[in-house]
Amino acid sequence: MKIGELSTATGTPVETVRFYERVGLLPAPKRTSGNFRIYDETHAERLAFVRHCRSLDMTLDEVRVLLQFRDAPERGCGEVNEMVDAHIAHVATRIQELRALEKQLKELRRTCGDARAGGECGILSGLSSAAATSSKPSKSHVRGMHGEKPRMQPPGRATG
Amino acid sequence: MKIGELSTATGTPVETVRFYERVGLLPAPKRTSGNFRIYDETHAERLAFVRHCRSLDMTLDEVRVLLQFRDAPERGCGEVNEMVDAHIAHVATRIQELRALEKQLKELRRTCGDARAGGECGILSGLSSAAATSSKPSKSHVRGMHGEKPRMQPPGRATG
DNA sequence: AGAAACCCTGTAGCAGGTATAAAGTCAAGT
DNA sequence: ACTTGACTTTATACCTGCTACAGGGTTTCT
Repeated sequence: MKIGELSTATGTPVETVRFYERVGLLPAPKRTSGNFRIYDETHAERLAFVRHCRSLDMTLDEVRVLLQFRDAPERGCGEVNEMVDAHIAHVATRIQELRALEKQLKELRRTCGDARAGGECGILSGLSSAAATSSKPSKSHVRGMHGEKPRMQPPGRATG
Repeated sequence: MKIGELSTATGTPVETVRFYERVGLLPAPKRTSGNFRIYDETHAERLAFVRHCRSLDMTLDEVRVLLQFRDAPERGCGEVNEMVDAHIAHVATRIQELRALEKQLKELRRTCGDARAGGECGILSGLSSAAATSSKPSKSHVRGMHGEKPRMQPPGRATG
């Protein structure tokens, strides 16, 4: 299949497929005489694996490691377990951080129940004070909320 | 004070201070005859405000809006309230997403209790299967877990 | 044959910094 | 006076994980 078919088959934008090839997550496939990439089922499976890992918020580096284990089945999967455990810990940490954050924000919000003059706004003055119980960012790594811009996809994308 | 002092006073890396100036979060300060930036207390307060907002996972755009209200106290703070509410909703959404993610990861992890041959590893095969109940990324925007690389800070940083 | 839909490479951009190089400034020590 | 070393300056490139576009080539449909 061509890249567009792989794209619709896996729900992955075409540009992303090429990107994964560039960064070594997908092998460079054969080309037609017209220089079009041609994929088969093994590519589709590998891509689905990658996308699944990504949907679980793993980094591309983590995915690379998992792919290595997938490619070398003779190695035990103890390290796979460790990686997944570590990732679970990352996620749990981030949840805790966000919960603390939520609490802080709600407290902040409580300091300004009504719209008064900005000069007396409890929120603005609250944000000016230092300290803030701000635990350092930590080296957690779950994807952000910001930056997921809506993607403009032209209508005639399906190839069938 | 010079930039290094502002840096230690606010716990902000020097490069980040310059970065904030470049993107318009901090005003360009006066310079000494030797072209060094010179800051005063108002700069330090503004920077603390920005850092506080960032520690609450607000985007720079959100911070910019808040700074505008801070700079124009005659405007009511109703819009400030709205922004903070929206941000709280963002955070809550992200927490829900991460909780679902955590659950999925734990289920995945359960499929491989012991280290066996990778070829039979339940995790690897689990990751190969499609579907995955993967809810779309959504346009949430809380900072990621990945990408907080340890910063190599030379020892003699403290100035005062 | 011509138009539409697809594909190619290459490059630039997003957030929010971080890391460097190469140079300039300044205070302290000798 | 001179040197050392810590500090500062600008400019530029890099990071993640894509996304968007320009400017072409190929294939397919009519």
